[in-house]
Amino acid sequence: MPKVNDEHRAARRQQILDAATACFTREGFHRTTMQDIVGEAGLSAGAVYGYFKSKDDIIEEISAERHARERELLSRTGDLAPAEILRRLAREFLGSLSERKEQKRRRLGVQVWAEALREPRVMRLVRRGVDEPVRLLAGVVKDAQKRGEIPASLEPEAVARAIVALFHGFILQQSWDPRVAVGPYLAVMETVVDALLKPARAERKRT
Amino acid sequence: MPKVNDEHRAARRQQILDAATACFTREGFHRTTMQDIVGEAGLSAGAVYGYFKSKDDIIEEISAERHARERELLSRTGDLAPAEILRRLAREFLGSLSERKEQKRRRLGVQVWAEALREPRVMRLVRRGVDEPVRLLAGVVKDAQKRGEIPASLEPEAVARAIVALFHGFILQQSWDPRVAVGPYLAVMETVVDALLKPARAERKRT
Amino acid sequence: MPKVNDEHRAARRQQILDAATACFTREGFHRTTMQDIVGEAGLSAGAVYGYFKSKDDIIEEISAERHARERELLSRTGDLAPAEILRRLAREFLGSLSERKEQKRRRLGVQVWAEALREPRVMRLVRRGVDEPVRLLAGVVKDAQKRGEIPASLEPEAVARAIVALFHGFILQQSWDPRVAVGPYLAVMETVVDALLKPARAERKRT
Amino acid sequence: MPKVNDEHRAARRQQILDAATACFTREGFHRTTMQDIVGEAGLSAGAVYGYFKSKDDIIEEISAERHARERELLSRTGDLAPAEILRRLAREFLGSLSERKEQKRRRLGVQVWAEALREPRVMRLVRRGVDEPVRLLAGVVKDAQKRGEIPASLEPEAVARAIVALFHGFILQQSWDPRVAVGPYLAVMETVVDALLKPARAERKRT
DNA sequence: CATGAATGAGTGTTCATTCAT
DNA sequence: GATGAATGAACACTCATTCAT
Repeated sequence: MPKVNDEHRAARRQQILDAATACFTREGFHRTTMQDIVGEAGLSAGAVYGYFKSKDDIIEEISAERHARERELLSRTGDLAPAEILRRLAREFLGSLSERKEQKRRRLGVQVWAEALREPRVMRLVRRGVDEPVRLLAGVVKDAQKRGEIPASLEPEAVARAIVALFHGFILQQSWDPRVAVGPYLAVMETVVDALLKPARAERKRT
Repeated sequence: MPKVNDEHRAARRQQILDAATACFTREGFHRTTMQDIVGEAGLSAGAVYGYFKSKDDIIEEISAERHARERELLSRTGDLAPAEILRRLAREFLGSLSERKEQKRRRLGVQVWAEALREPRVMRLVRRGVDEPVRLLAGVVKDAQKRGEIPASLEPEAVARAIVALFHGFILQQSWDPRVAVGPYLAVMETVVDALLKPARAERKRT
Repeated sequence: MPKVNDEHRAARRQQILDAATACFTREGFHRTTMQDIVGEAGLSAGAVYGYFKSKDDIIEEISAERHARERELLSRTGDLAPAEILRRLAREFLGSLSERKEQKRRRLGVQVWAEALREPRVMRLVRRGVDEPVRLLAGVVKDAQKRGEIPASLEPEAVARAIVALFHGFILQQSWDPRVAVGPYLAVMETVVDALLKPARAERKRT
Repeated sequence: MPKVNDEHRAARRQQILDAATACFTREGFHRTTMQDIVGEAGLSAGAVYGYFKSKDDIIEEISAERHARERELLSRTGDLAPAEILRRLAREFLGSLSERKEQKRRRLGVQVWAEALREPRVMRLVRRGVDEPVRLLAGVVKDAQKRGEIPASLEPEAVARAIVALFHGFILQQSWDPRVAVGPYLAVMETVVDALLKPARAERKRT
């Protein structure tokens, strides 16, 4: 069945990626064999290799997929107030975690985090996925410091990393136990953010 | 009446675990072969199998070792003031991260986190390693709430999870880029903890 | 009534054979894939299979091509004097070996020689390519013997085989090291041929 | 069955090489699978890889074995008279060709000749196997020229290559048709060598 | 007729594990 | 107990060939 248009090619690609995602979620990257993916996709081994040149290639692509979505979320923050930005990110990133499907996706994400430690190409993706939010948030913090809303003594980047850590750390805990509730955690995050702002205000008043 | 006493057995066991740790740190669980471990330990394949019945067994044991140390740190918090407990934990857990050797250990820890998702026995260990600190910290938070130092509206467990997330999240970031500085991050953590306490105090004063 | 006439078919066939020759010369029969040939020819896989029913078929055809040219050279020897025939063959067969392109062709020929050992159809071709010259040369030798130019004690076929060996052997050496000079070797061949004749003459004189 | 001495290791190695030789002789290098060799040797796949690190490694080893024997023959020529050296080489190299076993060996040799064109490590072996005899024979020729036994106009190396070609060329023909008789060919070779010497003598006489 | 995506048996190789010595 | 050679089921990947379009 030759002479296939780009649409069809893209659909097949996605079909393979979906199959791989299902397998990887179920068994992990290294316990999943190409035959598993081939079977799950309902294709032949050769067909899969027509679209991806190796298993690592598929892992990389899926890692990239994972991070593409996150970067897209970040780009939508525009120039909102700091507190608003964080609240929004929290809701976007963690809100969906009550859904079963998103939970599975996140478990895959945790595997990507470990995979990064040994596959440089995945590492590059993960770093970009951390560095960009950190830079964005550090900018927000710097602005807030100028306006005296955050203690000037704190390094903006470190604050940004703490916020990212609150996200990643929760995703980890949720991957180990999906029953962990999202709502209360979101409330704590918002309080922390508010708290980070208020002490500065308090200091200002004293001065 | 075994020719080799228990002491000797324990030493051999540790020798194998150390070799495995070195290999896993260098190459990851799945890229490390039993031959690698056997070679690193300077033993024979048969000898290793005399102490561990499978590779997964070694992985499990190493995961357990990782968490044993953390649990031990926790047990030493006694009945210090909440802020003091956190400051202490932060220093213990993150302080050593500036050392190259501990950084390697932590990278191994990240792999354990991913491994937990597919090996139930590892999952059990990781969960215990999270649940115990969470319970401990939730207790601390509850006490602080009674004394009005933390807003009563927050769920103690969620606060505890946020604190644990700050630890885990930083370890992740450090594993992806060892240049990330520990000091400034510690400063932010302390401020966050203080901030979590102060607003409550502020609320109290207003009342 | 085929839309494409025989001329077109023949051209396509040759296009594929040329592409295959290029690939085989570069990579050898077994390292060359059908995709390589398909790509080199600028056609589709299906198209190639419209002209040849298998890869082995192409190999056979190319082997045949190789030998067809040699047989054609032989047929042009007419009824020249023995020494003249050999001088001519030597020049025709070896003269072109100083050209890069012919060197490549010969390397392919060496592969055909090995391929013959396992593919009966190729064997048949190679044998014909040897037997015909041997028969021709043996005839020449027999005539020379009748005229007393070559010792009657030698088997004509064996002499013919020695002459063919001088050709084949040089082609081998040249395929392993293209820097081996053709000129001096040709000189030796002519001397050998003359020498083969002279002793007989000498014997004759003595008689 | 561990703790095996070098003798046993060498025997196993040879067992594998013999099995491989049998397979390669029967089917050629590329049509022979590792499973074929494994089966023929009566071992497991893993065992074979304990002695050779790849199929190419086995091919190389066998090619080396082939040439080791030839070099050994050469080294035994001592300082005999030129004609005697050649007669001896001819008998050693071609004499055994009437035996079925040696014929098989030679067929394998022809495959090595083709393999050299694409495997540089095999090429190196084959070149050494040609260059050494050529150098040896060229020396013999040069000496003969000094004594006026061979025309000084001929390049010694080219004469040497012609003699080697007479060997190789016959081996080729014999590999394609084992019925080709060795005896008559040997007679021709000796005559050629004598003839190469006589004309010089004749020239000398004339002078 | 031509296309080229798809097939799937087969390839060389690895590696956790066993067990005769 | 310790050894390490041997096992053999798996593994990722290839490629000659087919056939729906």
